[in-house]
Amino acid sequence: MKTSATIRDVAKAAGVSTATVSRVVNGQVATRPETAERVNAAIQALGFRPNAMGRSLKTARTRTFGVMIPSLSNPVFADVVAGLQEAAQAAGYSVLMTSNNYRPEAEDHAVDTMLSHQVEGLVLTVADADESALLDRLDRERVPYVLLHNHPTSRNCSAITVDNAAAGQVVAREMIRLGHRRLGMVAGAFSASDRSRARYVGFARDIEVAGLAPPVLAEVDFIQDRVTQAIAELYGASDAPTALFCSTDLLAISVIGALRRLDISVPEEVSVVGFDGIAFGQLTHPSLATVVQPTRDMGQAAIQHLLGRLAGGSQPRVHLLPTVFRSGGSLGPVASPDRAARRPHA
Amino acid sequence: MKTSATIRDVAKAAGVSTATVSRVVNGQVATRPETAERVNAAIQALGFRPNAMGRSLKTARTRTFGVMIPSLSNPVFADVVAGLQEAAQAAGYSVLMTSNNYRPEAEDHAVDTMLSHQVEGLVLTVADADESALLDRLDRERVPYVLLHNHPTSRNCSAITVDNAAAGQVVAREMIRLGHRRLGMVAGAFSASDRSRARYVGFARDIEVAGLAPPVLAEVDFIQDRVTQAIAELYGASDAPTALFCSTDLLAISVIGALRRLDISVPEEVSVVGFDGIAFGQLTHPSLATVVQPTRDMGQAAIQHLLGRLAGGSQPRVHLLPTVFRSGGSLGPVASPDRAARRPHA
DNA sequence: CTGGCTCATGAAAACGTTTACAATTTGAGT
DNA sequence: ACTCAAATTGTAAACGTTTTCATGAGCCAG
Repeated sequence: MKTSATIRDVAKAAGVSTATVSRVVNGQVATRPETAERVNAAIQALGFRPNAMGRSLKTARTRTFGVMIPSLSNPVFADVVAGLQEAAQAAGYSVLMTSNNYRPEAEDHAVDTMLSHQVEGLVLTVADADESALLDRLDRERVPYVLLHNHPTSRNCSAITVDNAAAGQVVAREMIRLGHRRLGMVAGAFSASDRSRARYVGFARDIEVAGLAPPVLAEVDFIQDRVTQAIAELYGASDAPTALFCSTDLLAISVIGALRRLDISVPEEVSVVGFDGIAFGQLTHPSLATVVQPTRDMGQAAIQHLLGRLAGGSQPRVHLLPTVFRSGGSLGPVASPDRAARRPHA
Repeated sequence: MKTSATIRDVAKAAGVSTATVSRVVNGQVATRPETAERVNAAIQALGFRPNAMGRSLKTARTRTFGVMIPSLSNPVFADVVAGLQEAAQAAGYSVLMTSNNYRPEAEDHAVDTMLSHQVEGLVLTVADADESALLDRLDRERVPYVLLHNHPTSRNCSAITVDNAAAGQVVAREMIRLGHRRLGMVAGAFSASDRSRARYVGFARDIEVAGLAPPVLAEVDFIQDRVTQAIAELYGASDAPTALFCSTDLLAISVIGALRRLDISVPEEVSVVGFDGIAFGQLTHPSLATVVQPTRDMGQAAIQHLLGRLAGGSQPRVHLLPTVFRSGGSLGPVASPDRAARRPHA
């Protein structure tokens, strides 16, 4: 990349000072129309494009946000980033992106990199919002950030998320309403997600309220083999659940696959409900019953809130966006009381 | 964000010059262990983090790549970005992300923004690689860039893609092998994608070679209603195709939905084949026959190639990565010769 | 001792902007 | 023509780094 024209080159070409060029470029201070025209001509001729580094150094503004999410391969994050990205762009901001493949230990480095790039704010989805040393540090350094999908309880910070526990309750109620009595939850490693925990808590609460046995909890590594293995174990035992709540849609789809492989039919023998509301859930067969999050809106809301914080107006705040339970073919009425448990070992 | 410690603060605290701090931080030039220790202590104490703006301004290196894709909501792009992102991070680079929702007219602005941020290279998926004034400009300015998913013919630049035309031929052959004689292609607006065109060309070529009637081409706006409408029109006519090649998996899934809505069964009456190999294609019912691209690898390859270019070693080059045809439930043998065309209007 | 090394450090000049301040021009009012 | 304010422009100092060059200290061979 041959070194490009600087403001000085433009100034020389237009026969003015760099200050004047700057004023024309930024259009804040009045310049004589005639001068402006000369300057603009020079800019065109030289293909001048202001160097954001020089500018940022002086103004201490980069018009850049940093975004960190666990993974782009999960549509729920891809969509939220699409929303973020769009809102940021509309506000004249660029987006510096990182994902960490669900490795909490990679969070620090990624954030530090973005901070050294002087992002004006961060949008983060972290493993555990309450226990995060990273967030402690950001609080201490007064870095403006908004959590996305996390729901901090012990920390006074901004977050855009949904009421995971309430949604978990809704799922429990739907299952119970359909006659299920033995419920279970399948979740990715709890250590890697406070969201999963919240969903479990709500789910378990309503099950308890209904006077049923507490839900079986299967914690799985999210790799297809492991999922199949975990499900096989679960359904090797008697009294296996007739309805499974999965902590994400991706996991739910994977669980349905595992059940099919074990020759357990969904929803006749076992019902499955997911969480997220990814578009593909409606395209599978059976279609996936799930809790729909307003994903794209959440991304936009995060940026809006961050902009508000930067402008100095708004205070840290947790925004809970509404979820909708979407029924689907994967959730049906319970069959005979012990149908699913009857199979010896699959 | 309270203004953070600068190299000068560290220098003062450690009782050395800024030059020494810089040397300790960058570790290129030797410093006395004792001094280094003092400096590091000061860095710790002050929480000093080098300002990338200042650094970039001096070194003319930002260790940042710009990435522009049409949309993150399509898993094929989300995955390719995940690959990019990972490779970039591994090489110590950050990623500035933009998507343009398939609006070619937004390409220029997005790229200009990234360039003003002094990205060291670009990874781009553009609407039309051959006719792009944007790319002409980048060539003129000698900006290092790599195209992704595009296959330039008239331009000597780097690209990571697959042989779209060859893959189109394979699809045609598979369909013909299964007895299909009337083939059709459904594509997103050709004007927005040279990839679709290449796929069509290969598809049509092998159909011609086989002595069959050239494929019907349905160009659709990718909105579910429009797709349904287009498919309805197509199958309103007699002699409608018994097999449809869709330019992307997302479109294929949408087409299958439309066919179902029109009460045309897949694959009994009409077969459908997609392109991309997104993971969800295997989870739908019927599963989607498709051409699988090595998406993640393509992202990594793009970064590797860019790094090679920057290091000065490699020349512009088009890398064609291999595709694999994946059969699936959506593609079956043709039924009776005129079964699909028989329906009056659905 | 002296000369000539190497090694560690410091001083200061960049990099490309913006902006406070000063200087100049302009034009209106007398 | 003269004054004065307003409008426009220029000068130069920052912003936080890296890096060239110079300096000085220590060391070894002669």
